[in-house]
Amino acid sequence: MDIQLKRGLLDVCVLSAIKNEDSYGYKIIKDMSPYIVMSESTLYTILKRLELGNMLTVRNVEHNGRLRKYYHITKAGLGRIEDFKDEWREVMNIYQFVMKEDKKR
Amino acid sequence: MDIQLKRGLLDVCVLSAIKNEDSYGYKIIKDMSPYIVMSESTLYTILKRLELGNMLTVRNVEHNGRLRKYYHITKAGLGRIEDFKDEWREVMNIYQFVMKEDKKR
DNA sequence: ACATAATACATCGTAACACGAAGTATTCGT
DNA sequence: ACGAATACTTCGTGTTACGATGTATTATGT
Repeated sequence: MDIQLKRGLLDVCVLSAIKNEDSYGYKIIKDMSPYIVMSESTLYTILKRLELGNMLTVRNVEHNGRLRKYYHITKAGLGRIEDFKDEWREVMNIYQFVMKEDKKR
Repeated sequence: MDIQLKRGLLDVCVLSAIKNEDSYGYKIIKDMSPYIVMSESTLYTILKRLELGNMLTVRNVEHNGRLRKYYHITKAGLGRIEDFKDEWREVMNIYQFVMKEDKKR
């Protein structure tokens, strides 16, 4: 799938993936994989970006002697998802334009 | 509107704008403006990219002593729009994931 | 027993890309 | 006469997704 088309969906996807329960990198990738494929380097970049934007908080947990970073969504993160829904209407508007021009002939 | 969300739509929008009849930069921006706002620098960058990708051809026309570049869509350009429709299904799939996680509680 | 896959996170460099800013030049409205 | 509208161009910049590569442990298969 075209990279450009994914952009803008990625951040919100990750936030949605941790919305209902805290999760960690590896699991997030697995959970999203049926819907959207994301490389590890991409995910961790996104998680760092979201953390810097205060969209989520991080908590280190030791699991089988191995490190696990659990991500928890913040209020701002939830707000971001809500904003996305509004923006989606604009996206559909643009999509309508493409389809409208397509039907014209 | 978030820039990232627009990406991936832009190229196809421009192709759609010239699909039914040849058009030129300034007109394309006006035609699209109710649906998607695009700065001139963005449009001309896109037009150049699409030309390089053989998605359209360019023709210079003198109009009132002023230069006008008319853009004409190619077969490859039409194919690009068709491909977009397939990719859109994947986009909607991703959107479903976001909404699904949202409904869960 | 040994190899390979799976789990789990991190970093670096790169190329694509949208946009603001600034510029050039003509014509139209008032 | 002067500003807005028409029309295209170029430059620099910041954001970003990803491949490549690395580290380290545990589980699985043969």
